[in-house]
Formats: sequence, C-alpha cells, structure tokens
Amino acid sequence: MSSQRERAAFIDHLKSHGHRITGERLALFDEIFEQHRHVDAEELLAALHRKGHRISRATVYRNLDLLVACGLVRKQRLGQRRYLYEHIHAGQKHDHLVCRSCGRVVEFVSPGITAMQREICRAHGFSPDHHQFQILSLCAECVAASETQPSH
Amino acid sequence: MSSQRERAAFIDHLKSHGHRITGERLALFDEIFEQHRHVDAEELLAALHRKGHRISRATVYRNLDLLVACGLVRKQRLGQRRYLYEHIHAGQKHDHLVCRSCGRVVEFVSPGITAMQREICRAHGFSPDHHQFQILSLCAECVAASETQPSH
DNA sequence: ATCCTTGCAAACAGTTTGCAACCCT
DNA sequence: AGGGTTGCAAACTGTTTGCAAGGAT
Repeated sequence: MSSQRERAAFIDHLKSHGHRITGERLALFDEIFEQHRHVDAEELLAALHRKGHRISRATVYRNLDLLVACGLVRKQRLGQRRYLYEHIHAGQKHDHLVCRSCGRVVEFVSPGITAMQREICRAHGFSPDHHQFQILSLCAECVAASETQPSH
Repeated sequence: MSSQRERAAFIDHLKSHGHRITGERLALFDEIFEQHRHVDAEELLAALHRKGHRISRATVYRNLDLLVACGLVRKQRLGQRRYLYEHIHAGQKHDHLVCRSCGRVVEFVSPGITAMQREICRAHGFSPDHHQFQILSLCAECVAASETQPSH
C-alpha cells in the first residue's frame, strides 16, 4: 500500500487535534487513496457500502472536509454541480482539463502555463501561490456527438 | 444605449424561432446588458424587482437559458455554487481569474496563454475552439484576511 | 382563438446541520 | 465517565419543472 505515509500523517493529525480515530475515518481514507481518479461524495459512499462498510452520507461529507483540512485531499468544483475530490499525491502539481459536456477530467502538467498563471495572478493582485487552474472544453466524443445531433 | 444591436438580434432570434416578445424578456435583456460585471440569477431578479418589474424567479431562469441559446449571454460556474451570467460584448474573448474565497471575478486577456491552452486541448483530444479558462486563486484581501485569522 | 409564457409551488440535486444514541479514549 | 462522532432525517441552497391562468400573435 503506497499510502502508508499519508495514512500515518492522517492519524497524527487526528491525534494532535484531539480528534478520534474511528473506523469510518480510516475506511474513507483508504477508499479515497485507492481511487486514482476524481470522485464525488456519492461515489465514495457507494464504494464503501459495496465493501460492506456501514458509513453514512453525512459522515462521508464531514470527514471529507476533515481530510481537506489536513491537506491530504483536494476538493474542487470542476465545472459540474458536484464537488470532486482527489487525494493529493507526492510532488507534481497538476491542473485540470475538463469536458463541459460529459465532465471527464484529464490532468496535465505544463511548466510554461504555470509561469504564465503566476504572472497573471501577480498582475491582478492575486496570490500566485494558491492558484489552481482549469480549462473547460469539449472532449472529442462530445464534439462528435454535438455535430451528429446539434443542440437545437 | 450601446446594446441596440444586440437587442435587435435578440428580437430577431425570438421572431425567427417562433418565440414571443414579452415584457419580461425585454426587461431581463435590458437588465443583463446594463450590468457590467458577472451576475447571478438572484441578483438579476432583485434588480428587476427594484425597478418595479413583476417578473418571477422561474421566468428569469428560463429566459437566461434562452439568452444563452441565442449566443448573447455566457453562463458559467466560476468555482462558486451559483451560475454567473455575463452579456457577451463585441470582439475580445477574455478569461477569468476568480477568488476562491470571496468569489470576486477579474477578466483578463492573454494571447500567450490562449495559445498554450489550445495546445493543451489539442494534445489531449479536446476541442481547442470551445475552451474556456479559469484561474482560481485568492485575492489580496482574502490572503490578508487568512493571515490575520487562520482557518484553524 | 391559438398555444407560447408566465407565476406559483412543488420537485430536485447536492450539501449541511440538529439531535439523540453511540463509542473512542 | 466524558465528550467527540455517528446516523437519521430535516433543513438548506440553487435550479428546474408541472400545471393552470394569462397574454402575444
């Protein structure tokens, strides 16, 4: 299991903040660190139930916020209605390319664009260190679909 | 009134699509073309009521979608829960810098970054022509606030 | 006189919250 | 034992929709 380090960090964070180590928290942690894509709360809940855990929806939401507070999970709206969550993995900061139609998410890394983002943030008095970046477009499938069947 | 051309285009669109020209539609059109910032449905509704129009929330939503279908209004989620609307003005395509904390929106134009976006879209099989681009960060005020009063 | 539009209220989707029972420590 | 945590259901926010009344053509 490659998330041993993060799991330990999570447990430390819980202890040092006077939070308790519960089965629900560990199960949720394990689930989101097993997922290698962007998932929403409902998907996590369903996956946990499928594995026999008796966790509730409210607990999933509450503890996702906790994981975000620990800095172990990223929570973001990627154009869609729902929040998407992803566990944070080691070094490389990536950004997101999102299909506006089907919601598909692709990660990308582009040093050049990162430098430009920083510059734009700086130019407008925004923090260059807290930026996050999204390109919303249409994936090939959805372009094809919209050409076959125009929207009106 | 600088939106005469668009107003005429709207009326033409209505006629040519068998839609009716109603007071509510024209009032909503005028309101969103008077606003020079990103507004949400609730703000538009409130502004219309303030001016004495008796339009309902449902009608605002329905006709905002219509304006989007005409290509006169842009509807997007900029990180926040609500959709934001802006009327489309003449030539320059701009992108958005959004404060993740207070929701403040700044428009920017950057030819260099546009070229890079296109390249990233192309590299991942997304449509370079339908892209839209957001940088989510923290504005100076919110950075200052979070330093004075850390989140926990 | 048509039949598209409107307003109202109810439905919806996703997330948050109040409260009593529960169970980590 | 004590108090943070859980599950349930209800509340909430923002948007959409069904339906009867109303109004543009």
